[in-house]
Amino acid sequence: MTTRRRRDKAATRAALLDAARLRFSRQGFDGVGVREIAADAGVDAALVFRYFGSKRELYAQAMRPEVPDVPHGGPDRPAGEIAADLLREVVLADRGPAGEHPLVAMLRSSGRADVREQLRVRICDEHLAGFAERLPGDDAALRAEMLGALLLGLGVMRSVVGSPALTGAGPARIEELFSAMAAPLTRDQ
Amino acid sequence: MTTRRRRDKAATRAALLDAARLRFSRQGFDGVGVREIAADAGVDAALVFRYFGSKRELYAQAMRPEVPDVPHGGPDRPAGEIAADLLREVVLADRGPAGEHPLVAMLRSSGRADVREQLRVRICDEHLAGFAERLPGDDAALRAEMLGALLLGLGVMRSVVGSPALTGAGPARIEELFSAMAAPLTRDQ
DNA sequence: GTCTATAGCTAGATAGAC
DNA sequence: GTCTATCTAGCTATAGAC
Repeated sequence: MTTRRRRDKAATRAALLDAARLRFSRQGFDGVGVREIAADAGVDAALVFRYFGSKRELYAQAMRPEVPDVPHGGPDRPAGEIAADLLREVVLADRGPAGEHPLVAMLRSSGRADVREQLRVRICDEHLAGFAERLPGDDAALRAEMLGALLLGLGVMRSVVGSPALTGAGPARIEELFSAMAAPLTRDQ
Repeated sequence: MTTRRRRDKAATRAALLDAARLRFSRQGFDGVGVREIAADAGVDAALVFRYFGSKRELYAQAMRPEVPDVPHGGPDRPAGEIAADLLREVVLADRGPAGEHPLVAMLRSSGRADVREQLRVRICDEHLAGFAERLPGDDAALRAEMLGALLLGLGVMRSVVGSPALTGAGPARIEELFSAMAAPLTRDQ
């Protein structure tokens, strides 16, 4: 009863961001109110506006990864290995209570133009650009985006659609099939 | 000035359904109000509740396809051809003003449990089940769902993310790469 | 640093006039 | 068959007390 834990700006901010990430991921931008998020964080809704200015800005900060998502390793790393890394990160990784990669969750809010823009930048420019550089041939960008489509689709099928076989299958078998599908993309065309 | 076109229950219902399909697809369930939809249809918002009872029911009816989506052809049709048909239907087809397949659009409303359920039924049971029957091997369902993931991902990348290479590429090249990726799924494992 | 109170607006839904 | 008017409840956001 001595340490009140309130009156701590950093902790409150962090609690709001955590609660926002979870709620926004599950229900989409329009599906949640700031009151709900603040209640989850154990504080008042007015603090959302004090710390973030608007619900929109809270969304932006909550869904932005604090650390660059996945490094691609050295310049001579095989494309197939990078693809397998992306699979583990986007699809197979245990995501805690949210249960899905932020990029998959953001699809729920893709009615908003700014969210679509964020999706494009993060998927194409951050995740796939480095991958495309390692691909031979002249339509490397297209093949990189087709790999991105497979990754995104797998994430959606598992955590949004809840498709039974893909949800129940072991990671090893999924990795095996994924590698076979990705192989035609990494060869020179 | 004689045919007033109003006072026509069927036409009003249809106009509401069309407007709803477009708005819900673009903005998601929570991103639109019934007033907007009614205004698009040129009628009053009260008619939404008269004809459909609730916004939720309007969504359900607007996004439900009136005709079964895609037949798979005879029982001896090769799996590869069916896959190519699905690609054309889900990804490459011109969708008019909506611009994307309803199943892709429904991802924007997947914060709602009933929408997720609809997605699972239509993707897994209606689209993929018939495809899985034609695949050899014992994890046919898993491989069918991985094909579904690729299709859904391609639809998302093109019409939600707006990835540049996939959006600009010609259908022929996309079909070619898609077939190569799908091939490992249709062979016996 | 946090909360109460509330402004200002828009939402879904209903009743009843025409 | 359609619209006007309205109810109730929710929303984001702000002002100011503590």
